[in-house]
Amino acid sequence: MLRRAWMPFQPVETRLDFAAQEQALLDWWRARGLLAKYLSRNASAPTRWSFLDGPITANNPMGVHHAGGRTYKGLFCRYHTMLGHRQRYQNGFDSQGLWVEVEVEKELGFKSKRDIEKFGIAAFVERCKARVLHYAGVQTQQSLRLGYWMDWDHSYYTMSDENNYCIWLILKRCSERGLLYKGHDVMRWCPRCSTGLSEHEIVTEGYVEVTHPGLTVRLPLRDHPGAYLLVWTTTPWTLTSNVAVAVNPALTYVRVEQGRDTYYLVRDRLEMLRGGYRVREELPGSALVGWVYTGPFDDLPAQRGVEHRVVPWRDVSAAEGTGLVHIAPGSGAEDFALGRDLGLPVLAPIDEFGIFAEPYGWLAGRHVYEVGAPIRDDLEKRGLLYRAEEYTHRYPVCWRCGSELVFRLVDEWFIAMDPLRAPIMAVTEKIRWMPEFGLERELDWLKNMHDWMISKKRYWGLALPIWECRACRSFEVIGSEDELRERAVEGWDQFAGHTPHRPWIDAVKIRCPRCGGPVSRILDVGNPWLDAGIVPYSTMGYRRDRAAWREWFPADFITEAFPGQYRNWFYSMLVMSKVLENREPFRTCLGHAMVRDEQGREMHKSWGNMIEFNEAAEKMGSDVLRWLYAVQNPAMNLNFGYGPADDVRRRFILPLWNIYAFFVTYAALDGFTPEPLRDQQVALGVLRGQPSVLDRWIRALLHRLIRTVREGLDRYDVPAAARAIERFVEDLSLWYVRRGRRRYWKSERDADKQAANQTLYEVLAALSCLLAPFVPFLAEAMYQNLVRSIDTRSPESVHLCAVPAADPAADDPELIEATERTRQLVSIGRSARNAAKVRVRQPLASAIIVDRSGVLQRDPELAEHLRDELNVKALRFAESYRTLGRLEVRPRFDLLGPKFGGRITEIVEALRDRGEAIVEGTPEREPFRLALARGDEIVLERAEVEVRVHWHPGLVGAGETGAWVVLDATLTGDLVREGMARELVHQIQQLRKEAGFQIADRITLYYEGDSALAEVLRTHGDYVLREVLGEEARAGLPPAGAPVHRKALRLDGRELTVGIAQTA
RNA sequence: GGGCCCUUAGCUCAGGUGGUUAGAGCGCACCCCUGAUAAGGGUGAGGUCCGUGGUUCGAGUCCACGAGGGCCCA
Repeated sequence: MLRRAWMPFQPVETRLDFAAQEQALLDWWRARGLLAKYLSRNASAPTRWSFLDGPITANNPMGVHHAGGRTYKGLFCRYHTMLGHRQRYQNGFDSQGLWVEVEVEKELGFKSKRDIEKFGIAAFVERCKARVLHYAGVQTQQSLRLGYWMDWDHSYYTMSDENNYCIWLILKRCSERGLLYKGHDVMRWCPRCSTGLSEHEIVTEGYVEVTHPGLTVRLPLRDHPGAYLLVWTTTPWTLTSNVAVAVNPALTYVRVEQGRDTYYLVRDRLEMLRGGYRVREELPGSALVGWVYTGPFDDLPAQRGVEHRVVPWRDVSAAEGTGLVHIAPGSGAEDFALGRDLGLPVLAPIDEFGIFAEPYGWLAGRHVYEVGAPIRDDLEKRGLLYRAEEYTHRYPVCWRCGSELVFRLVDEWFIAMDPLRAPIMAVTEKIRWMPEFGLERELDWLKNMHDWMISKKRYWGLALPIWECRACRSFEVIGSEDELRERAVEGWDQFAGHTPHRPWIDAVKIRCPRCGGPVSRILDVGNPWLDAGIVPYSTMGYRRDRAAWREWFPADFITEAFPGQYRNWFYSMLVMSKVLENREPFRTCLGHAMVRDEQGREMHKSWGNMIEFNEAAEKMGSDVLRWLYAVQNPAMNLNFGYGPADDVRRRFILPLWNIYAFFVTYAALDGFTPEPLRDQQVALGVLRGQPSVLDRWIRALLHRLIRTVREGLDRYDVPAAARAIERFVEDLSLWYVRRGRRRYWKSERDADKQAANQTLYEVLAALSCLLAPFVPFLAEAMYQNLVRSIDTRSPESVHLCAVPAADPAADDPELIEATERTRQLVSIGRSARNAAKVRVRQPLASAIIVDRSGVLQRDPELAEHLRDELNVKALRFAESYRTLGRLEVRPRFDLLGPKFGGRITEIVEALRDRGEAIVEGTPEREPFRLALARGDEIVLERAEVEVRVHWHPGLVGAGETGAWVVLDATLTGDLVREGMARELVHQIQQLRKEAGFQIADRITLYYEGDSALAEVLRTHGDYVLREVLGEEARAGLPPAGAPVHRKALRLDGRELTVGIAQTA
């Protein structure tokens, strides 16, 4: 066992189950009530930072894509907490709308709206509420598992009374300004959900490849027997409500003959014809306008009295079809607009379920999805079908249930956009959008946005506060619960005590101010983006206390996945904030892209590549998951999976943990007790005594890191901060710890060891604070063991600490550069060893270093690190390049370009020819003259050229930085023996490990081998024993039965056997 | 049809404000190290920076056109 008598730190497991540690920390946080302490930490702070959470749909367990967004949210909240800013910490649940209804319908096995009516709206709505509350609970637990600290007891729900009444308020404002109206329009309709879909909901992901019949139909012209118009359609069912055919007056059409028949179509689409034909005439589209034809379904009662004419329409193109467009104003949006302009009749063939109405004869009672083939057959039977083929195209489907959408004529409620468009755009420009193209996306959406349809003929949602009088057709918007109570003339008692939802609210009637009759609420519910859009008002107390609301509005920051939200949440907040306050609801919007699978494919449950959040958290751990998101450029899709997670663990988490474990192991052996931190601030303190070059270096790097991380997070750039931390950990591992290892395990307890321990201690302590917002579990584990264990006055949790402050005085650019140069020389030297095929464990006599920077001559400590890394007995420094290579002098284009412009090409030539001689003959730092080809002469500063070395063949070096290492690869007997001694040490260490000895255990060494081995032990025995903590070396093997671990080794081709035994 | 974005090594991605020798990780080859190492490290191979023109002394970077992909809108 380790000696633990005066050990302040708990031992650290290097093979740790991180997920299990996270679970333990969750319990520990809960037991100590740390979340509450965190939430109240800055309760009375003067500075506020207002984060506004976009509500998560509480309809299912959260996925790994939610975890990504929540990593960002939690990270910035934690960071601002550590900065001392007062916050609301409010999470939001999106709870109303069709998405919940659809899931509850599935639970109950419902097929259509009729089932809901039968079940009872009240019971159905209660089921919806219950589902939301259930999944809000699930998501809360999952969020905690992620390490997301919010005020979970005070999450907002969009179904709350306050949220709903707040929307009443804004709708009233809209109505007062004449922005709210009832529209009669043709729109996308889902026959299964029996509801229209607003533009927001026709998302691109909602388009799928569908194959439809592509029918070309011939329509007989009344006044030209045997002549037909050719029209093409992929929605045969709409032919039933055809009232016109549109042509582009500006396009050229043709009359063609096929046998005894004559056809008209646009000239550019002759390929639509089947079989041979003759073009008889070309005529402009305008010539066709006004022609009368027989409609495809004139026999249906609905078509009675409709006169079918050719009409002009500029939007007809020759890119597709026949250039003659079938117009059915009741079944298409553009058709409807055209029909309105031209005064065409509107036929509405289907009801809310997609069923054909009575006047459609043999089609009546049939579903729109099922009439394609019958209509085709009917047309064929009647000789109207010209040709038919399969046509595959992207077609919109209902984003909730997947049903194909159709166009349907409906009454819906709208907010007019035209008066708002320009002012909303002005508000949008005041916001800082990240990535920057977000601004353009939002403006583009606003530019193209039609009037916003806010009604839905459904059950679970905002009760639109519109009371419409059937008698006089006027309507009124109620702006609050109080107003409703005052205006109510019946039904208030049935409503009182219920939430403002259907069906209870529907009981309340008011008196019509115009005709005095009783008025009921329209039965529609609201678009769910109204619910989310109002939260900058509803959650900050806009209605109750305007002063308190101003404390938090506008929000400083929001962050959400950007695909979709420009037209959804961001958009709806902009609309509402424009109407209510005419200002921006948030100052900075960080959009992030989507989560894909490891291969970059979309994640789909049905593809089997979906990763559940719970599974990810337990398999990779929340910290790893969070770091995956932290280093990712948010504008790019993240390829998520266990492979990338493993990368993160190996590249970052494990090295960091190993450094931490290393420190604790040796600090424990030494009984090292760090000096307490000053002002309970975790950052690197004053260097004491004679700090080594390593300590000064890592201190400078740490303070640079602190600055980089803070600057990154201040401008909401997470990857900049996270990548800097990764680089720092790499530097810490690969240079500071690697070079400093002996300082920790040497047996002397000198000042250097104290400095090494104290420095590494403070670096790790500071790192734990810096890491806290990113990887809250890892950071806490380190902090508790390193800081809290020895200083009870320090904050109880790393998450209650302050962000470390960078000390500009700690920076040391020269040292950082010198160390960088040294490490380059190490790398060059290794390259040289590689080339010479001599392993690093074999000492060599010397290395020649050429280093123009001279840092190593100035700093013997760094030189010693280099010597040791290269494992040579001595370093020699060469001044001249000449014996080793050839110089090339190149202009610094960045400096000389602006100065000499086009003449720079002459300078390049002159330097190529004479540069080497001139530079060799001119003292460093002095300017020199350069004669150019045309006879004139210029003066160049030494800094204006760059000198590179091209090494003579066979020498190993690198010219890039003017640095070079040449090895003396001659091996003497002494060197070989020393190499063997090192090899022996290495193998004995292996043996110690295999035997399971503790690091501090002392041993007796037995050996048996040839004379060369004996010679090695004679000359280097002390060294070997010292390295392996041996008390003595005994020739010969120990008696049988003794507790000795033994092993046969090969050393430079020689065989030997060694044994080790623990000494008492 | 319009708008925006992207295209850099086999793969995934970095590469303010133009600077002549474009980087990392993974993968690959060779090698090394190892009492922080179920790990890690080094060296190396691998690139017409999507293409074509242009601006410039100089273009991965700026401009135009084109190709391919993505997103948004019609």
